[in-house]
Amino acid sequence: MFIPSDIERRVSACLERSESVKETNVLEGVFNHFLQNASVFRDREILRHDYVPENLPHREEQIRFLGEIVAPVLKGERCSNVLIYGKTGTGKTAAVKYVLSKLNQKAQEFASSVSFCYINCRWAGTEYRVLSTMCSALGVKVPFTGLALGEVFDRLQKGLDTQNGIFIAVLDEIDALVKTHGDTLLYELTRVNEALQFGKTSIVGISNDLRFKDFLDPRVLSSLSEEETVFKPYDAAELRNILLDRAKSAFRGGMLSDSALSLCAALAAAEHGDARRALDLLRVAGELAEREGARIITDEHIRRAETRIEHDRVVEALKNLPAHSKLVLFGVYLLVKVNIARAITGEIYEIYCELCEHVGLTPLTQRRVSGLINELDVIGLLNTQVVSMGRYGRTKKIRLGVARSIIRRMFMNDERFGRLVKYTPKFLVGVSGA
DNA sequence: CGTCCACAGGAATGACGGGCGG
DNA sequence: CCGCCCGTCATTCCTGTGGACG
Repeated sequence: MFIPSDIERRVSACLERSESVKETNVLEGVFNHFLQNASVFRDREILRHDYVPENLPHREEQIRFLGEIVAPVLKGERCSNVLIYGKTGTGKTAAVKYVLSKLNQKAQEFASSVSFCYINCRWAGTEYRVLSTMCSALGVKVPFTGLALGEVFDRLQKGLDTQNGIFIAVLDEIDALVKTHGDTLLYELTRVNEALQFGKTSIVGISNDLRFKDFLDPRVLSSLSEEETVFKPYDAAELRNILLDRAKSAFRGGMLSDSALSLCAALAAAEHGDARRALDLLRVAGELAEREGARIITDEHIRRAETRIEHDRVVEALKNLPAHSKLVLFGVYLLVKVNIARAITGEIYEIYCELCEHVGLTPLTQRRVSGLINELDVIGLLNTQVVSMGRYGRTKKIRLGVARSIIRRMFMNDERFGRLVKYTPKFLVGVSGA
């Protein structure tokens, strides 16, 4: 049965009505088309990567390990701090969330006092926001900003003592926090138990970077990683199982071709076994198929999903870029367009200054632009590599990290810098090869 | 074999807006 | 309203450096 009968009735009634109105509204057509086509999805949510499934294939061992670590909580004892390593999309977050939700259920049965707090440090961004998130999980009120860090920490401590139970804080992408703000916060957190009379705190750290340890003070490291475990990337076969598992409940029966499933797994396996990416591919492919009313998801849908995801990523990144970063990026685009193999910091800076003048912005210093280039490298819009040209100095070779056509299209649509597409900087006149 | 280019990238510092507590 | 402390962005000054050239 595709659609429950009462919905079916309403759909046909709706269609009849719209025929009589003769499609006065464009959207009417879109919506009707959507309703008429049997949906590809049974439950789209299942393919979102923040969805925690009932069953995590190929992670039984890690789940058991984590379970053993947190079990003491049920008897009111503090559990060891854990450090979890693994690249993106290896199931770290899902496994932790899974284990903690089960623990929570058990704790309710036994009426043990446990509370949890999940924080993604990269989203939080600053030590302050990490602390304030922990506070609000305890029901302690803290303003968005304005307080001294120490004050927030004191409030957290008081909150922990009043709560008088066990508090487990999950710090996801903990490496991002340490890289930008150092390990002082972690140091304080690992020592907070000494200052507490009643409450007890445990920390679960999740890191995407395997070399995370190098950034930590040995004292912090030893107390933070009382236990540790590594999540290995999935291989293609494992990814296939995971996808199959989710696809069964996410799609309607027979919607997914076998080869499309394998292709999806293979593509994600090539990209360091990232399950998150595999799920995205599958979801977007499903959406593409649905939109065109296809009866089955094919290899071609997966391929198109791949380019679609890439495109969206760039568009999203570019949209939120500050003006100066846009100009730097556009400078690189211009250099690459004129087929200059060696896009170098100095050249980019010159073009950038020219572009600034052209649009009436005061240029930033080269030091700052150098920083912007690094930021663009991190987002993946640029690829950079430090090279030495001997007698002619040491610099950075810079290439575009994405297809030129995408950059060009984005800039043409940019209301502020759109006209730059037609502009040729003086710097390039005469230098041009092809 | 030393020099010296053209930067990389760290550290210190400041300007600025937001948001507190008093 | 003030003084204080944040986070963010930017500048200034600085030391470090791989390797072709002389």
